[in-house]
Amino acid sequence: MAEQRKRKQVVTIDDVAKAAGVSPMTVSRVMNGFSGVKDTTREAVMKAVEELGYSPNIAARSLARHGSGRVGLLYSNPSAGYLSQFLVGALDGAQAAGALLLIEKCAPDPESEKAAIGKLVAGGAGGVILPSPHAESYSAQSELKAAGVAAVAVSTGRLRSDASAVRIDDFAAAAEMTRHLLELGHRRIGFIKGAPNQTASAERLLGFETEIRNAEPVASGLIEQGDFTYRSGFEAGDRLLSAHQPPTAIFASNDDMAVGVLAAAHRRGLDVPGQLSIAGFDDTSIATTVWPELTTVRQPVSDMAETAVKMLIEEIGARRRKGDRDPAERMLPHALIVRDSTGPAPKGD
Amino acid sequence: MAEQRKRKQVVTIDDVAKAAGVSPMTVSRVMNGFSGVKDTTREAVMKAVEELGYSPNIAARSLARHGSGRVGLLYSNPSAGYLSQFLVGALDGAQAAGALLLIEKCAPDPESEKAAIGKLVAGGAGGVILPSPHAESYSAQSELKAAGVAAVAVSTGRLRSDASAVRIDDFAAAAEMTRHLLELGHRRIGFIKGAPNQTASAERLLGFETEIRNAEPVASGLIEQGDFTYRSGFEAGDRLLSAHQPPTAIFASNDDMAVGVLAAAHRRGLDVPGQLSIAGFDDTSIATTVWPELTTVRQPVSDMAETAVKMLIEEIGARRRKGDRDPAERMLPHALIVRDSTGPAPKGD
DNA sequence: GGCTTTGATGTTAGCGCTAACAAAAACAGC
DNA sequence: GCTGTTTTTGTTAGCGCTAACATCAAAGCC
Repeated sequence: MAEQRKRKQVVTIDDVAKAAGVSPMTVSRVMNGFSGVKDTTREAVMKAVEELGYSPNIAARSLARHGSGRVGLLYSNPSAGYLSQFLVGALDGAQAAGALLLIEKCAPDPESEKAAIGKLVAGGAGGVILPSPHAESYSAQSELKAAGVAAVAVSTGRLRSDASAVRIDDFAAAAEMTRHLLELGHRRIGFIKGAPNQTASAERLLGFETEIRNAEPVASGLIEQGDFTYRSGFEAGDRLLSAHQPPTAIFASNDDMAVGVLAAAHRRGLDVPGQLSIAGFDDTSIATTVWPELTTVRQPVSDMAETAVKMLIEEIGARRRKGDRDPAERMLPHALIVRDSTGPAPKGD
Repeated sequence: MAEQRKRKQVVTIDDVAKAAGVSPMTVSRVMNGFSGVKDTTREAVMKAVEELGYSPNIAARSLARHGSGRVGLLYSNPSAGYLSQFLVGALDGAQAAGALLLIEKCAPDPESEKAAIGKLVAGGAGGVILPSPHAESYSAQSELKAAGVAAVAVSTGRLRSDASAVRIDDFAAAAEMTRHLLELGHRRIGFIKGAPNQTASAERLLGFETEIRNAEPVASGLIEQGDFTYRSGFEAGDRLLSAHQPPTAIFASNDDMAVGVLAAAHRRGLDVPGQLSIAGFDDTSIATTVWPELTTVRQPVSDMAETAVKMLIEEIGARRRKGDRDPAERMLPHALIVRDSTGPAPKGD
């Protein structure tokens, strides 16, 4: 019933300019949130944009900006539950900023990282985003520095003082989860540590220990080493549960290990959460796959990726204007997700 | 020691043209595998490309191609293990074809699909890729047809005769897995069906049944309904295992359900694969997360996505040239991945 | 009032690539 | 040799957008 014909011809900046009675340049300025535009003009442009349903052509923008807004992303494990969320966020951020995302896979060893970074730089990336495992890699960061491109690490403490980072407050999150368990009445709480070489592991442990120490009559010494894998969680859980006085709750440093604990508990015929509460960390897809669904801490993975992209683009811009750079660290809010794997401590315990 | 200075200046098509002593257009033709180029010229260009490390600027290409190569992708669950592989493949395909990928999230209901498709079309997508859940959606396909954009469904049988599809041979894969179990000596094999409204479910069941019927003295009637969730697998597995003569192997239609079966088996204190073999389907990340790792069927998810992008771009091109279109169905090879959850049937059984 | 300073907008040119057409080279037939 | 065809290559123009500069108006100052 309406005008359907001009399907193919997408609205361009010139159409908007004409409709708003200004020059294309002014539209461009409005679209990019540039300051020097009068409010009345800005509104007129906005209105035209709305009416015509204009959205900038990102290819043209990237081209005109002369390769600024080309951001690299290194990833390693394409089947890790969290990569898709990460990619979605990064893509969103890139889209919003009008940048192009170059994506490169690599193994988690220095050689492979080096090669991948080389490709990214050759492809014109002005900066690179390093998600979790690579964020810990000193060699990757050095490599990037040598190539003269910016870097933003995600999900890790700052390794180097000259690189920016986006992360959550692992310490506070672990403390919150511990408090959640304490409030449910648990007094013997087991903890399974993550891989020793990752900063997040240490932070999470610290959060747990601090909270435990603040609580009063609480058993200690219920800490086992894990390495973020299901199997390590299974085994650590088994050790904890075969103690003379087994814990009534176990807090694992990530979801995979928590699911391992769940398996160990089921194997012993324990009811979860009736006899044992289990908590994880990360809220990856496995947390809602298993049954009962896992109480865990959610990282805003998409937001983190989006933020990382934006920071990177800003940094590239800043760097281009003047040799100066000002590494930032941004902390995003996490959330305690209470599902069915935690409940009140068993009676008479 | 070498020339390091011109970091920023990426090699352009003109540099290559100059180096090879031809015009930029010829280089473009070579890069795009165009036919009408003399072999000697092509080689010269190739050599220059190699030496200079040239790679085309995808933004410029997309711009010059006038928005052809703008491909939409609908996704629903960003934490589903397979989305990241899918995205990676799609991104690769888009990159290779010099296309831009527009990505839009939506819920699996018709309303939401409609809105997302609208956005994609408004964004200039000439075609849309429909991964698994949406591929089954008749309404989504109608919507796309109405908007006049091409569509490629992934991981499903062809719903409509006028849409292209990329998939694996679910029937053959299920048959292979069944044969694998039979060869291990199993004679009582349980099967857990997938959600009834998905074509893949039916195909997989058919593959299983066909192979079972071909084998000689084999128990039948060991089929339970599931819906692709962990919990449904857990419950179906429990039902199968509480039979008077429980199966010695269970083949679930996807990995999530297989992991559910694994939990049910562990709860009963059964050793896997000593007393019970378990097989899954899809090879998602959970298959290697659990222990023992799952024997399963791998779908080449990345390749499928990449293929889908390429098919779509071809179809868009074909459509633009002449109103004509020729929906294709491409079948990609799957692979039987034997891990630790399947083993020889228990003795004396 | 004539002057600079500031702010808001318009102009010009070009990012790197590829359609579409134009030209040149290679080949055929007589 | 010359025309008519078929390859192969080059030319022109422009995709949609934005730096960088140019312009014009309003404001501030002596």
